[in-house]
Amino acid sequence: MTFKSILDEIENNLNKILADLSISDVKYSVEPANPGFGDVSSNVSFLLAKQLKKNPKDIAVMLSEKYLNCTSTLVLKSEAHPSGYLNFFANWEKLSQLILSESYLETFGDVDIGNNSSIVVEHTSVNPNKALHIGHIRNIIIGDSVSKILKKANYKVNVLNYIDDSGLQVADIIVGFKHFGFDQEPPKGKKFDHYCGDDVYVKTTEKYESNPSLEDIRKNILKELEDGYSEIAKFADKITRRVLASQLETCWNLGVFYDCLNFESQIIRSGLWSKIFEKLKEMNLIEFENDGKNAGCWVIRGEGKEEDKVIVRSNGTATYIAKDIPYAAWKLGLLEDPFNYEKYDKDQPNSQILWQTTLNQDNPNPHDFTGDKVVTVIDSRQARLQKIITTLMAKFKSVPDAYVHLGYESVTLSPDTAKTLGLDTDGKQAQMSGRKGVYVNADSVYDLLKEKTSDETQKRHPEMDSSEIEKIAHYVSVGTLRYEMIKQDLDKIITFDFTKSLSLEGDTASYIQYTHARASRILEKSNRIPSIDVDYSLFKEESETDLIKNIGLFNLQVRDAANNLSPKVIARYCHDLAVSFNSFYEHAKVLDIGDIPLENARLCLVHSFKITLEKALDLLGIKAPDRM
RNA sequence: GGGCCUAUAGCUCAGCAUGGAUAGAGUGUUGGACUUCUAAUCCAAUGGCCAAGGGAUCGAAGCCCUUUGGGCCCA
Repeated sequence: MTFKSILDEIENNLNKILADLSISDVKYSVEPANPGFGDVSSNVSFLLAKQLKKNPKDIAVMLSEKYLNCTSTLVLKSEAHPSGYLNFFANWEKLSQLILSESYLETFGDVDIGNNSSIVVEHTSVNPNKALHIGHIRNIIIGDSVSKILKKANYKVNVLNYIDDSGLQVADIIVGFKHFGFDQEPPKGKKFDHYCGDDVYVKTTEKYESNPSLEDIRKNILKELEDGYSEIAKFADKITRRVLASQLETCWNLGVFYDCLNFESQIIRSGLWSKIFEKLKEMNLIEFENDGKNAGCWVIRGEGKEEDKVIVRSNGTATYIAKDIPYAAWKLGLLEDPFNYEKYDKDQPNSQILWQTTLNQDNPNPHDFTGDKVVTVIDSRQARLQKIITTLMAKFKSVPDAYVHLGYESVTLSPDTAKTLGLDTDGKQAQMSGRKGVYVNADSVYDLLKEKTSDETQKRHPEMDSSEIEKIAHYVSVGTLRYEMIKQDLDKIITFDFTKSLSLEGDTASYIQYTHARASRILEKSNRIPSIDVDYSLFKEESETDLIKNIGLFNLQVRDAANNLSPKVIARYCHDLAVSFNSFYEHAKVLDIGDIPLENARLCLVHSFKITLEKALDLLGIKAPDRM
């Protein structure tokens, strides 16, 4: 039981009071109060004002009087505020006990929204022709955090990474290797994905610009790639898998893991498209155009003023959306699974098994990586295409909102950072471009952060051995990168700036992690394991009850985050929790206060805070060190 | 030309889904707190006609309409 207990108690009582007044169907709120207005507030009087033809204040007074007759275990008193709000004050002795004892459970913060149903979260999905840049990281961290939150909300989550290994971008590096003489081995010390992205891809596309006749080579390569069984396709498979392996190193380093890798080339060869094409025709979701500019094409009719979308060209070839439709349907489990599954060549560092699709049926190894619902994390530039797919899927699957496109705005570069990459933007922010070589590699940001956090840690702990410093610096660097990617809303552009991203003060992961380290040190120095069997009436400081209240809000925040697929909610919660602990830390001493019962009670609170923060941070994939 | 997103403190952002009390953080600037459980911290001051205009409402930063600036997508 958590803070929700008192909300439920109040709501039940108010419902009874309303029932006595023969009022029903009022959707009032019962929420944690703003500071200075007690512990819980309800807007019920505002909503009754019209019906009862009284002003909200009088109604609040009346309700408050009636509330005196209700059975209260967690509410000390109710109070009608002159504004019309009905405020409640908690019995903190009882509520503290409920919250703190619950917080010790492994399941603390769990909510049941998913009812153990399956859900697919697909994220990352970067072309395997380059290294991950800071924009991809936003996608990855959003997807990873959402999948963790959904697990906490009782969904069975399948995390997928779609490998687009047969598009133009892959064709470009193959052209580079096959026609422009790029060595297959990167220069010493350079990761293969960096080499392909920074050198092969950028320089190959430069050549197209200076010599447009090379486009023919590119087209031929692309055709051979899609054919799937050509020598070129086999070569490309070797190259893209090597890039993928390098990319996965970056992901794993950030604590991001997957259940299955799905290869686009196999989806194309699986024959899923022809099945879905027939189904689309049967269900009249696509139409054959007899005249007009799309004569001879199969199209999806645009809604309203939207343009029709061509699915199959008049020459019989499918457009790129034709790869996405069968894949989306597959993810929702709407098609017979054409894939077999095998283990990926390397083990993930967290020892979670990573599977990959294969069309080879020799050793049948069936798995179900589909979901009743699907969340696809793709940046909002693809909103139009995703909307078509969402609409189509809604017609295929009866579950409402079965297919969700979780869009987010892109990451751009600040003018200063763009300048360091040799781009003068005239004071404006710049879009990243893999093609033009204007991007910031994720690995290099991590390295810079690590260098700085190592220095900072060493400064504070000159005696610490280097492996421990390295571990702390890793946690803080990963935490910082992840937190910066998630703390703001999905529809806000992140302007990346090298200097600002290195900040470790204020609303940052290191602030939160530092708070955790402070709590850990108190517990360590106390030399005992805190008991939960303490005197809860000893919490008299405001900073204590504030902290307890925040701890008790954990499950409500998880619910909010899961319902709205909004990891930012958890990021803010972690920050709030840290702020309230720091306030407690300033105002209430724990150790050596010469009052053993109070010391015990506060130790219990510190411990509760520590494990709750750990659980909350875990939803963001952020680890908290015991010292830093 | 059509579509999507966005505008809140000098700067970066919460709050908007579900309208109600005093619009909050961080950062910046200024001042203060380390013989103390770690100052990657805390406290205080400073700073806002919530882009503009209209509408519905007893009540709008939030809802509806229009306009403008910024970003993206499509043609």
